Amino acid sequence: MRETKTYVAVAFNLPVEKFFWYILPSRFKRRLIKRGQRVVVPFGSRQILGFVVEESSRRPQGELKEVRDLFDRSSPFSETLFQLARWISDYYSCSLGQALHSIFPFSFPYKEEKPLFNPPSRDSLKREEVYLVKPGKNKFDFILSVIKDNKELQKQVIILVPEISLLATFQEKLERWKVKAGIFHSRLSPKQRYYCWLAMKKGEFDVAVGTRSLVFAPFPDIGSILIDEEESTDYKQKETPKYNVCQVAIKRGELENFPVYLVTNSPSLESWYRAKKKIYRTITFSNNEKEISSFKVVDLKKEKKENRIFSSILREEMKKALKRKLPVLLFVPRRGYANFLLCDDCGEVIRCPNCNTGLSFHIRGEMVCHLCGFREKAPKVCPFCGGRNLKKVGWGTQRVELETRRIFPEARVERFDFDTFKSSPHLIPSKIREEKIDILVGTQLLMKEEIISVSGVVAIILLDVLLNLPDFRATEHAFQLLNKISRSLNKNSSLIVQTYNPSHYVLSTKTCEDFYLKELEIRKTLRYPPFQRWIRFLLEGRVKSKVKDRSEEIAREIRKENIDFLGPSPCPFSRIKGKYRYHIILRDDGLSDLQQIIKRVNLGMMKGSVKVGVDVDPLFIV
DNA sequence: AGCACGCCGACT
DNA sequence: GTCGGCGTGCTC
Repeated sequence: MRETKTYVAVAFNLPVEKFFWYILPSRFKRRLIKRGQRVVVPFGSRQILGFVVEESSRRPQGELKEVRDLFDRSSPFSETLFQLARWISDYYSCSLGQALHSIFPFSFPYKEEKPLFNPPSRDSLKREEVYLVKPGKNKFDFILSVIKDNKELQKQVIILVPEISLLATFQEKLERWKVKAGIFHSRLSPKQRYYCWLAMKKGEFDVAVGTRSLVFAPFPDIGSILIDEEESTDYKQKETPKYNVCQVAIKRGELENFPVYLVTNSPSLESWYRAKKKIYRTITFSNNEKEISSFKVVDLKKEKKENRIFSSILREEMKKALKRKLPVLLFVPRRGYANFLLCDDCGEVIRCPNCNTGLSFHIRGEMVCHLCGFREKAPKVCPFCGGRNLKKVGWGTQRVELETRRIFPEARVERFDFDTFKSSPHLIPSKIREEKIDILVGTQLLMKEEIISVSGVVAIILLDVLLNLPDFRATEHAFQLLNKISRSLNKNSSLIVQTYNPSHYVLSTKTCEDFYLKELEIRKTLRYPPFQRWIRFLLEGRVKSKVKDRSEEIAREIRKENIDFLGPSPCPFSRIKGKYRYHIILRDDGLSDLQQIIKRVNLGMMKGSVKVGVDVDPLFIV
């Protein structure tokens, strides 16, 4: 019998759409090659790993090289996880190889692992739904009930949290409930993560808790995915593929037929809107409709100038809390000592040579760029005019820390921000319990339920910074923060909000419903999400004119497609790390096939020295 | 993404 | 002359 040759298509973890075909030597043919399995192949001048995505007995065109070796003994991808990769690659516009790699990123050779039990066949008549769960104070009761229900059915539950520091509480609860649980996050070593992955594949756990990439857990029979604090922007992946975990979980639920629970008391406007339109079902616990008005607003316009960090009301409240031996939490929206250095003689600001934004002034006379991390010694005289009157403008955590120590010399003050890596946020509640801290000064990193709930006073030193960020979701995020703090507070504790704009609607709306309706109205008139879907092209390059030219070239290409878009325009941060940045934002009302358009536009545009990136449903437009 | 290849400036 | 800077384009 004549031997027929076999050919395989390989996809790489590279920003290259197409597959590459190789001859599969007959010595490998005895073993079945499954799609998703990795092979070692020659690629240009090197040898790399790639995922087998197709097989054929017909010879493809062109010169072909041979597969050098099989890396895995079997495919790590289930049928549905492979389909999920396909969907990610289509929806978020990345190569199939990149999508497969983000689902299975391990560099260990995989060999077949059989589950410890046979998963029952799926009940494919029933279509499962997405639920927006507003648990009030009953979050853990709800989660436990979901775990119990699934345990009875021999199904596994995935619990996702926005970031690592939130895992400790879950770990504690799961231990107390005596649940066989795996913990999965990026701080584990590659080996630890892979072992956890294998254990999940075998079905050794009933539950897994973890961050973003746990959404790809290889459990044999998933009963449901719970996403805690679904509104968190941490659920958006920053690297390609720039997926949103909630969307990926929902897609996976559709493919594997299980319900997804978005658990939060302050939903994202998008999710709230979908629940309102009955695309998601809503589960509300009875004590949830508490009003959000339980905070005191301080009008800084009416304060004496020297009281603009600590208003008289705040000082009083702090004294009261300290007397009751309850810790005070001061939220300062930016780190460093001062916001920037301004020359009083010529008006120039000291700027980052890579990013052109104002460098912030840190203690010990250091200038730091918060965009790229650039550091230099603060100048004694103005580098532009030689003037000696360099003024420190604005303030951050370090300045507030010093002021706090000055005004409350007896108190034990601690600062917590990106610069103080000494302690992690989950250690702070225990420090507070041991009565080691009186006043905590920190950034957003501190705004954790378990920290807020043990505080006597929480103060937002200047709300206006949050409201005026260059982001159309700024108000929504400020609302979610206020809502989260006031819900987490003990009933005898208080939230104080200092602002120059006390009549802002984020402060004056009385219920969540009112706020979301108001915000929705604004989004509608301005044609922002959720009324339109956005896709952003980000162009970066060292030569400004080239970036600009290319962005105009792409704009011309898009114009042919007859689709609405903004730009091209320089990004709000027009230069980062020495690279000029332009963007174009496609705005779609849901009728056109944007993904196809991106492909057509991208095809002709991949050439050249300007990097073009695509972000589908972007969260940050900076 | 790498890596090679190619075309310009400043050095022994 | 030639070493090496990075801009450009290809990888079955």
